[in-house]
Amino acid sequence: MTKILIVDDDLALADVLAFTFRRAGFDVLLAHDGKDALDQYARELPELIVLDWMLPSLDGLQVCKRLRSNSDVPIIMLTVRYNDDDVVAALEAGADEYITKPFSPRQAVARVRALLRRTGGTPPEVLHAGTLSLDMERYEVKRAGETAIRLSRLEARCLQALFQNAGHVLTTQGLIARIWGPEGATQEMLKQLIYRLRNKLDSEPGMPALIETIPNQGYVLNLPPENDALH
Amino acid sequence: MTKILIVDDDLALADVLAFTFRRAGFDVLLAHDGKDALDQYARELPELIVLDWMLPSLDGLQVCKRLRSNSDVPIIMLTVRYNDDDVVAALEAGADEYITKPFSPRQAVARVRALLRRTGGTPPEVLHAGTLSLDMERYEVKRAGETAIRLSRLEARCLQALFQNAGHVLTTQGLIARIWGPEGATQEMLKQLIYRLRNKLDSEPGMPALIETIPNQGYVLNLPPENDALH
DNA sequence: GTTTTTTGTTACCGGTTCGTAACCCACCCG
DNA sequence: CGGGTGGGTTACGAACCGGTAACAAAAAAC
Repeated sequence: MTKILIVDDDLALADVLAFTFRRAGFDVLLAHDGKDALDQYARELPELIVLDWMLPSLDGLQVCKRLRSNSDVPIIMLTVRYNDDDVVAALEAGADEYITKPFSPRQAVARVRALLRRTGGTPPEVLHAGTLSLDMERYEVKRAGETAIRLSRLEARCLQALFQNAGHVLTTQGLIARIWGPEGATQEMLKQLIYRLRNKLDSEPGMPALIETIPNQGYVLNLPPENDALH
Repeated sequence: MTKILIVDDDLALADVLAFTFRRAGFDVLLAHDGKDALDQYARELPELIVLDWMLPSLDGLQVCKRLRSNSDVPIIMLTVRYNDDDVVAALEAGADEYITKPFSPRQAVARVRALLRRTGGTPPEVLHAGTLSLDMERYEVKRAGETAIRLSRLEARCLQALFQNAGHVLTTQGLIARIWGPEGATQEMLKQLIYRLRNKLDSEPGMPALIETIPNQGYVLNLPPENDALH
């Protein structure tokens, strides 16, 4: 089920949108101000965001920029204005679509579907790398044949980032951005997370570490040997 | 049996309609004002609504809009007026049909049948998942061979949502939306509901739990092992 | 009406998550 | 040698989460 985040301080409108989208088969998250929006984005990593322009505390444009600074999640801006400058501003801030109020919820759903189609839709829920598989729906990793290991949300996200770049080095900063989102985090936090992950994934000693450290650079996911005939 | 909701403050007319529709094989609910109508809709989720325009407290048009904000239940508006503006207003509010009084009850039944046919009719009343079957008409679950277990309305709806996504994780938010509808509910309420459901469904210990918790995420209905091929 | 079931509320408890900080060690420079 | 640095390890605690239970309010059944 595709997870989307709706950000609007108009509670009535947010409600209408939420129920329309739920009926259309989406898993809907709601936020009513900019801070909450960034928060929930970092927490839940929705696949698309519907963002009202006018928001208390941090307006839609700011939120959009903040999100764009480290994510390419599709964003649809919502607004009553329709002068060219605003459209330009929204698109420059990184919005992908722009809907002016008033609009029918059905139209909104259609636009969201179109945008999702355009941006390639949902990433697969289960990732594979060598003999490992990572289920992002259940937060579980599994070595072929063995029992699944439960992960916490941050652990799962960290491993997801590593899986998606298996064999390539991810910088500390890059990893942090992908795990913690806009708010960021300290190196210490990442250090801990990696440590905890390694504990859970620990295979027999002697094996080359699954998550390898590249000093002063970052981390790599080493593919477990599959067909290791060479060398 | 198809469940429909008739909303009319004219008690005599409501009675006649109820009688006619019951004789035609429908399961009839009655409401006499707008608030009551929304209430009963949320509680009983009828498959179609016959809605009088003139109502105390909240008129038919308002009710229609409110319903449309989070449901696509077929709606037939009932009214004495027949000027074009009213028809347009009704259809824009989301009504599917429009009957002007006076009309014969037989005609009403015919229109209802036609609308139901057009909108695709009723979802299946009995769901299956593995060796379990869920009867949404009787509010009962049954493990193959064993005796049926009675469920309350909320329990049934919860299990229905899980059945329809068997094997996939449902977010707490998503589940709440599907069980309690527009008004929502607290996490605590869901926690309790799951607890009560599990008590009723408890099989022998040792079995993997039927309703599995994915911490920080939601719940999954685990299919009893049938064909466990992975891919 | 009364009784029973259902549903919402609150509290408690044990476990997990995750941030923080301290400590260790190996390595790199001079 | 000694100090600096990066990264692994250990420990602690606050916040959170989910299961359990008991109770109250509301609804349904009788």
